[in-house]
Amino acid sequence: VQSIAHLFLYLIEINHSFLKVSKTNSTIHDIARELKITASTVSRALNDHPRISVTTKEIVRDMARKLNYKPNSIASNLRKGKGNTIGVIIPIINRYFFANIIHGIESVANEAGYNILICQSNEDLMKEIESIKTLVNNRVNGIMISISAKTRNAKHFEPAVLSKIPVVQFDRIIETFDSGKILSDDFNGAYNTVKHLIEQGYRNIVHFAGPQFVKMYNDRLNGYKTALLENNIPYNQSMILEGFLSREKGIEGMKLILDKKIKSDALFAASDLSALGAIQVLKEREISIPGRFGVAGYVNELFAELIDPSLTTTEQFGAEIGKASAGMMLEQITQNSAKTNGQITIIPKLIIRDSTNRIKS
Amino acid sequence: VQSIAHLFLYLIEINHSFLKVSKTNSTIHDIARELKITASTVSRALNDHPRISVTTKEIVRDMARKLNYKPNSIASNLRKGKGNTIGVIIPIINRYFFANIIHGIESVANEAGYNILICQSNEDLMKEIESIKTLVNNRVNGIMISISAKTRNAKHFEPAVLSKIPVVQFDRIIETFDSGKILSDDFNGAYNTVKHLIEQGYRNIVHFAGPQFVKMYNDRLNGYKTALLENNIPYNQSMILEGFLSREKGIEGMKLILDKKIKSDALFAASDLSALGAIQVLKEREISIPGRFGVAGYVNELFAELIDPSLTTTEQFGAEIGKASAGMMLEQITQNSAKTNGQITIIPKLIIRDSTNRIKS
DNA sequence: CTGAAAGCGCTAACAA
DNA sequence: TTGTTAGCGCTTTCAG
Repeated sequence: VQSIAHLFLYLIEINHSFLKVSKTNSTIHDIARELKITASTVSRALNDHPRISVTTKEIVRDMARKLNYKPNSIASNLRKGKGNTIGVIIPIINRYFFANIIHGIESVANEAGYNILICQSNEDLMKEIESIKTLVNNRVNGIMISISAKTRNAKHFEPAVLSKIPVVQFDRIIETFDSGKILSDDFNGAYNTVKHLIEQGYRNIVHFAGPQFVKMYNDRLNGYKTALLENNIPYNQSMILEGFLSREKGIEGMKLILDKKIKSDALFAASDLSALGAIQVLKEREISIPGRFGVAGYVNELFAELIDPSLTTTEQFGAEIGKASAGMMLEQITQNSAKTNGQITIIPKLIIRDSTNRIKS
Repeated sequence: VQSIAHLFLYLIEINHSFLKVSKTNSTIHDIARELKITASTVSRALNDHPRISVTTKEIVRDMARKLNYKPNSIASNLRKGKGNTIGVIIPIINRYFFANIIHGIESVANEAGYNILICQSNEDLMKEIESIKTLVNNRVNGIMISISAKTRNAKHFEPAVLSKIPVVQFDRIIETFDSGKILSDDFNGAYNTVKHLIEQGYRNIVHFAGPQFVKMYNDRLNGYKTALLENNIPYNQSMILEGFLSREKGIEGMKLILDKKIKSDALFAASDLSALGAIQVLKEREISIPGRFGVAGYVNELFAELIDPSLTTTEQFGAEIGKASAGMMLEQITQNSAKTNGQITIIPKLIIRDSTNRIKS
């Protein structure tokens, strides 16, 4: 009888060491078996359930450590029917503005215990559609999205809606789609820029605008117009160059203005890059900035303060946009009702630098 | 009897509409029930299993559409014991270099059907440790990491190792930890920069170095030294300023050099920012660039080509680093053995611009 | 305070 | 070609 008992113990030992070597990840059951208690108790102990004795908790935790137990969030999420992940879809990540937003989102989400799953649409509607599907299939708790340049409607948001996954749109949005919305106040940003130019004594202000079917750029144009009209400066269609956002376009645009001898003494560009292009042309032609010509951009790209002259522009606070978006997302998730579909507008700030500051104040 | 049959049908109908309204996400079982077939068949049909009749596949897919079925990847992953997610840990995302890497990683991973889960360490070791745990708990298929500035060893990688989750380190790595490694060739990048300076006739070359316990910066210093020695230029300790990476430090450093009247005609800065700071000082003091003083940076930040004079610097191809990292990760995942722990070095490229190009070639 | 038992949604042997 | 059955790892009622 004794030898049988020994054999038995021996087998248990084999089993144990086998367990340690072969099992990559031990489970709650492994812990339970070792401790000769049930999985439920282990689960509760690990989750610090109030009605579990302190001693049990301790031995469970010890064994968990010994067996190198790692909770399987996948299984836990499946069982609980909810995950801990927020999906984010952006056009492209390696642009400072978006990177900054992601930065903000990640901070807030992480703080609240959520992971973020990132998808780039690369400005491609098809990839955007796929991304939404993937995120829905992965049962993310929410989807935050800034649409691609080619997206014109929200049809492809449907899977999220049908699955009752809350959506928050930021920066580039589909207005007609009912969701949380985080925007930068482009109208006021533009308005303030132009107002500043006028205060600096500029009167003939050119505007390098973006494509007008994009609300953001349309808002900037409207801010420009309003500032002019409020100051009794006639608005002149020939001062608007639409679709002039790149550096190359900035160079082209400025040359156009100068060569056509369009009466002008300042530029408000809807992008820092085109403002930079314009500055290059002005410097080449030895037109003094800000003396004879003032230049303001938009977005406050990293280079704006580093070029010469440093560029007056508008900071949009990308990280804040990200944080606000994540905040709204969290609300929607926890309140568990899409009824918190608010809209938050982040107020941008005019950063006055050398390129417009001729009346040093 | 008839009325009972009607009642029965009625109940079925209630059940159906109930299903449509209340069930947010229908399951494979719902489809199976409607079609009076089994869940396995549905599963197989949906996964385009070869041994399922075409007609069955069709009716299954139709019903899936009708019921707004969305496959639950969580459940699928749990069952299959593997996921479709790669975790990425970086110090901070809103820096162009890292954003670019993420961009590269996402493209490759997405192409291969993987999602990426992003964590920022914010240069904080504690957060890095937490991130690794989270990723392990979420059973990611792999972890890609660029360590924080405060990380000195790989102890906290252990959870990943124990769980047999492949690790790929990129850019900032722990050398002693056995894993896939993707690096930029800092030695050669620096070497080529200094060689170029020498070819341009500069002889007394200052170096703004980074903290030397970081391999990357040490490599750059060594590249600098080697280039000097190979050209019979004595290496002089007083020409090295360690920890001069920011713009402010660049300004400070350049002033130091000039005020101390240290004989010098060029600068190789380990960062574009400190190079920029130096340029500002030189311009202030009307020391011509590149005539009397050549300046080269490192990293090719966005602003490098935009400042005046445009900055000679080294492009590291962040997106390529990301792609290579993701590629290696995928290999490790699919080969399912950590034996592919190779090391890939991405060769950086010297971008010659105005700040050093005095012998216009 | 702990155990028993059921099931989240899916997949994959093994059968038929 | 399809069905049966079991189970991934965890949580959570319901009992005791």
